[in-house]
Amino acid sequence: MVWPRSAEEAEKVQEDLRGLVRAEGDGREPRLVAGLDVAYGDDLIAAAVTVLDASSLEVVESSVVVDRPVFPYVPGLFAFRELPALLDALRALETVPDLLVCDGHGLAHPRRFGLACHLGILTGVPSMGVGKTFLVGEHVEPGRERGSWTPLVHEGETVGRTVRTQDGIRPVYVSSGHLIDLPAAARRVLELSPSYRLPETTRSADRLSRSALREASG
DNA sequence: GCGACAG
DNA sequence: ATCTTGTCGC
Repeated sequence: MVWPRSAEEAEKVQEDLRGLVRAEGDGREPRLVAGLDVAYGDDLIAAAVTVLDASSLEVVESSVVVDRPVFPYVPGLFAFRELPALLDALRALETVPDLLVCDGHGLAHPRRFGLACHLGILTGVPSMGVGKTFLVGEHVEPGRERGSWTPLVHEGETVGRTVRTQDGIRPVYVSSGHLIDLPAAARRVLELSPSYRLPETTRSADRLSRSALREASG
C-alpha cells in the first residue's frame, strides 16, 4: 500500500475516499466489538486490537504489533500515523469483529474523514469514533447524567454527538465511521461504558498497547 | 492576521 | 500521546 509522504498528499487521499463513507447500518446488533488503541514510546508505537463479546464485555481475542511511526502527528491527518500498525494488528486476528471502536473521531473531522471513517473504508467493517477531546463542531454541554447528549455541528451539519457516559464526568465525542448511523453509535458507546468514562473496548486496547510497548522498550 | 488543533 | 507527586473527593 502506497502511503502519502506529505500533508498535501494525505489530504488528497482523504478527499478521494470521503465519498465512500456510508453512515448507515443494517440495524443488527454486533456480537463481537473491537477496541483499537496505540501507545507511543521514544521511537516505537504499539497498536493493539481487543475483541470483546458485546454482551459480557469479556475480551475473547486480542492482537498487538510494535512498529515505527511512518507519519508525523498532524491534527486532521492523525489516521496516517496510526493506520498502518492498526491494520497489521487487525490482520493478525482470527475472528472478524462486527464493529470497530476507534480512539479518535470519524465524521467529526475537518474533511469528514477521521480515523474511524478511514479504517472502516479500508476494512469494510462497520466502525465508529470515540474521541476523548474535541476536534471540530459547535456544541453545548450535555446534562450531567449518564446518557445525556448534545449534537456536534460543523459547518451546518450534524457530524457527531457529545455523550455523557457517566454522571458528572466529562463527555466523550462520538461520530460515525462507516456502516453505522449516529444514534446507533451513541447507543453503542453507552452499552460499552457501564462503569467508566471510556468504553471497555478502548480501555482493554489501551492496556494491551501499553504493556506491549513496555515489553518492547524498557 | 489570530487562534484551534483527534493521538 | 507522554513527562509526573501529591492531593482533593467519594
